[in-house]
Amino acid sequence: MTSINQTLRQAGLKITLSRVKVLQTLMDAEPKRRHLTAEDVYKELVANDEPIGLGTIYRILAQFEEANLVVRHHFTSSPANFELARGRQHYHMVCEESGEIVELTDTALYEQKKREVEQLGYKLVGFNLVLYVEEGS
Amino acid sequence: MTSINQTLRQAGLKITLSRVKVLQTLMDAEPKRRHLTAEDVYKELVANDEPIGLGTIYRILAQFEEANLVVRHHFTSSPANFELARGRQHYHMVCEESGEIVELTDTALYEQKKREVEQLGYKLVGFNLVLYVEEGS
DNA sequence: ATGATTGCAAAACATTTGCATTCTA
DNA sequence: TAGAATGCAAATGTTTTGCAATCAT
Repeated sequence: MTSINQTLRQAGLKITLSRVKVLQTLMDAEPKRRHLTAEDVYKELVANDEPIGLGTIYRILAQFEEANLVVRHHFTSSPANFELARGRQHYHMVCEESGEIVELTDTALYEQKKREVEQLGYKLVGFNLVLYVEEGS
Repeated sequence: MTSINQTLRQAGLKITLSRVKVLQTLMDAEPKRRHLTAEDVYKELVANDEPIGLGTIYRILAQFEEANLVVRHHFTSSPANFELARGRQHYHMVCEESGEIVELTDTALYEQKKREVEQLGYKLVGFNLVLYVEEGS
């Protein structure tokens, strides 16, 4: 509870019931389900008798993204998946058959690309690597 | 002309006026504009007095994707960008300010990830790395 | 009290699809 | 000429938005 309020405050967001609910839902889904759609969050809340508007969820997730609380992914065209930003740099392997999403890490890679981009005169603000796979090598 | 027909035939697609037009448009856009949306292709053709249905373009691009003639990207939620598959493995740097898309290569990285994925028992069928940047390091 | 936030429904898009018509081989 | 491909418009699915009502400080 406190942690959630702190997180919101630090993000510069006013503490409202809806924002708490959405953040709570994302946190509760960890660590099993890390990449929820807006609809997932909506269904979860409605199932828990916590009515909320889907539009509100989209607005809140956009604010969370802006505040770097969550990362938005476009693994497929849509819907987008949102995951809590946990600092640790990682990337994803998406199985095109099962839809399974596996997280992998390669910190060296991130640092390397960060440097490369800087040498080109830019600042790296987002790193997105997705390996699309099928079962059976 | 011949090259286009050959390409289509090799892809196992019947040669139709619409498919030729779409492929031609993608080729003509090279090398300056490599990542066209379905709408881009549509506008280009209409501007050239080559009427075509937008739905048809979506259908054709999906077929091209299936045949590995083009790659579909989801740099942002939508619309999707399509680029001619030119064999060479590459990835993209997208400037969030200007929208500019720069292509970069790192064959070693691709090969490395391919191996890693195979060690996990999967087959790599798609590789997508996007570095989102801002101007000024 | 005041300005931010929410719910709801409508709008805005991107994309897909059904079906009658038109092409290609 | 048979089966595939197309145009068009309607349907779908996701996300955004306007506005009146509600909430947080």
